[in-house]
Amino acid sequence: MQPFTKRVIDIIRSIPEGYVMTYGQIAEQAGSRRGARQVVRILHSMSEAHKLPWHRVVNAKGEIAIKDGEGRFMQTLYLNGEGVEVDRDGRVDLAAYRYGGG
DNA sequence: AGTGTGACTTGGG
DNA sequence: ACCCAAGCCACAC
Repeated sequence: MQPFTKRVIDIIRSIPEGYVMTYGQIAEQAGSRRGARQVVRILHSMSEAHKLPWHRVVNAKGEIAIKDGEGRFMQTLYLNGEGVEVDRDGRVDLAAYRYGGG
């Protein structure tokens, strides 16, 4: 496992309940400004194995990145369950729920 | 080795 | 605020 991967995993696991982070934020804190897509890879392939709170990760606009499907539905459900308000279009208020960086 | 793809991001209109 | 185009990086075929 590469250092970057491990850092990404640690960062995602550090997101508190009721908050979200963006792919770019995670990549940047893990040491790769252009690593958002790696974060996607890691999340996509290791979220189950490492018990990551993948539902607390959204894109730069605050939207749920997954297309329509089971995953998208579950992410909305989990976030609502933690007190995060999710728009009908799958958007959250980053100004209110973003963790890290401000 | 070349081409296509994606749970992304940023800059311009 | 919304849509479009370019940039980026690793993986699959």
